[in-house]
Amino acid sequence: MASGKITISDVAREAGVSIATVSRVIQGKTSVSPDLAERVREVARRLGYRPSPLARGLATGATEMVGILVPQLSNPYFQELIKSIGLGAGQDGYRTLVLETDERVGDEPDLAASLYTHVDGVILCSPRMPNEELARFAADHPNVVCINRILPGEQPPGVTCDYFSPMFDLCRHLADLGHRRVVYLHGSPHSWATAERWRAVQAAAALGLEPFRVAGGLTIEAGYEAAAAALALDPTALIAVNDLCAIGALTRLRELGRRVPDDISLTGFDDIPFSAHTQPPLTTARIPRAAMAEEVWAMMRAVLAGETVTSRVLTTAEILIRGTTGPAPGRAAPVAAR
Amino acid sequence: MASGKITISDVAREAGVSIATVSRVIQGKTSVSPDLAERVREVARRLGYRPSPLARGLATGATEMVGILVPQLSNPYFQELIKSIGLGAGQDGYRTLVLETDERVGDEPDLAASLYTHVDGVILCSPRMPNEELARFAADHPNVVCINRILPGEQPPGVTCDYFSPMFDLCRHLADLGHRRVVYLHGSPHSWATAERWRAVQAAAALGLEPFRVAGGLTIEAGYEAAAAALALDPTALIAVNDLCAIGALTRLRELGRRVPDDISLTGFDDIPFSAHTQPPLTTARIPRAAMAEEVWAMMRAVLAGETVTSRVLTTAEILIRGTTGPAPGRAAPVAAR
DNA sequence: TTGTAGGCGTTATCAG
DNA sequence: CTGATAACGCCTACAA
Repeated sequence: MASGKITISDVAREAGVSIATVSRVIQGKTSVSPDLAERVREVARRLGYRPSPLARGLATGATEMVGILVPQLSNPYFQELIKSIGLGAGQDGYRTLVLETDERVGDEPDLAASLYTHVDGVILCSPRMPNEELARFAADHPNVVCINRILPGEQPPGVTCDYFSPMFDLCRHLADLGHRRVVYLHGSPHSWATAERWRAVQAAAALGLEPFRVAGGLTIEAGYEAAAAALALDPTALIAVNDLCAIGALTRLRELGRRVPDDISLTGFDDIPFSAHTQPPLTTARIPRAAMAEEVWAMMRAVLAGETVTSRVLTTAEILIRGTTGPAPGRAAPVAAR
Repeated sequence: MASGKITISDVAREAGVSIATVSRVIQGKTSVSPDLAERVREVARRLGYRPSPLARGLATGATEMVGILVPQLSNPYFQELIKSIGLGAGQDGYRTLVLETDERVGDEPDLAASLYTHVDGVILCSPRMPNEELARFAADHPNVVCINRILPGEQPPGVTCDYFSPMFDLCRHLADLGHRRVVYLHGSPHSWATAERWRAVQAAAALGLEPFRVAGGLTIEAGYEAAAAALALDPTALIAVNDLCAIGALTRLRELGRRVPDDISLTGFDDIPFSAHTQPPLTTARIPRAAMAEEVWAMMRAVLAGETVTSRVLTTAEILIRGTTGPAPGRAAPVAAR
């Protein structure tokens, strides 16, 4: 209970100056005579003075906290995002308040809004709400930035990643291996990033693929369920919306007696840490999570500073060919790399 | 920008009452005439009034936020803990502020202390600091509760789980399978929960086991590294400190050409979601995370209410025998269950 | 039951 | 460069 209690006036009294002066030296913005400043600093240190963020917030109108809203805390993808954003924010003296919607799309606006009682701005990670709603939210609330979502109007600025290309590359990889009939295990119907991937799979028809789609989800359980449904379509390869989904599918395939990749190939997306440890290791796409986190924080900082920013799309995702993809059954090993 | 800006006085003016009255109906503690209360509520709703937690905090001295400090955000074990605690806290109108030490034991006290500028209390998850330091911290700061750590003095109260029994059970399972020479892949040298597990492994000597120990860690990478070192001891089974470590070890064993469980058995601890999806699925121990989270929150709530609480130890962990454990090489399948 | 007014810890605006 | 002093939004005796 020691610290905490001492206030700016304690320091002022002890140092024999006014609280205004103490405030000035603490903030270091305006100038104070060197000797006085040093004396104040010494006293503050000795007393263990800690400015109250509450009082400061009340006075300045800023809390030095930003909120982060994610769909699923259990997804390693978001965990790393959160961690990296928190790192950047921390260096600027900001704290992050994390909330998850648990994929309850309807609650998203309310949860995000509720954050504003505590924070100066919020980072919406892969928001699921419809475009108009998102735009309206951004119009009604200050300092909104999002990740994995770009709107036509650029209204809430954000950083995202080119998901189309890596997914298309994954498809090309499968096509090269002789696959034709593939089924995509879809993610959330409200996710932009998920839709992008499906768009890429469809476009891969140009590569000779015959893409089908079944309802999936972004979790292990969803992948486990979807795999059986996908098999009914008699594909030679499964393209999962993300690694979690692929992991679930992998287990189901094994249970159903299908050997991966001999009988059927499988791809994931995200490259979460666990993906390198499945058996066989998962072929997937690596998303520049840390870079994206850095970008959003830089963006949020700019927004908080009142600057106008424009969205950014990273293009450094790359595919990782590991063990779950192989020649389509009936095809020999690929004769030559293209 | 709409909401946020309206204050209690806006509501008061609009409703034609004093701010004191508004404050009263908002809090619902003291009595206000029904009709007036209803009118105020209506106006507040219409205006979209949200009390400022900052102002409220300044006035009352409470922030309605609690901090949670964890060693590693990337460990699914802590993620679920955080999620569950947040759920309970949310129901009581509290928000949680999460910080991780990233296993930097030395930073722990400072990070925990820094939380106090924002929160009313702190939940220390598996704190690594020495006993005396922990006790001192609890003495110097209000409302400290911890999880996975019990002190002789019961100073900071906390909830933990009996880790000894399930680990001992795991050892018995191995002994029954004919294993004798086993090596324990150790976790953090500063973790109480980790030490408990090693204590159980040692005690299993009474079962005929010959336990060795190598330095490990609580991550996939650590397990990957430790596996090779453990093999030098020529064991027939590896006992990993947790699932993450086991997963890394499993990969390494495979790379080194050891078949699990035919050539060597392996056990984990925690039962994180991925563990059911390794190949073979991991034999491990299920820890009642959700129950522990509920308990700590109940405890924190009590502490915040000024009540005195006593630590609690849950005993509902149970072992999950899956595919990574089998008869010791050279032994036939177990003749009969004991 | 309701209103008045002082205070919570800081920042920021004005005078000196 | 420094010191009063009014906000900031809300809570809470104390009065009425």
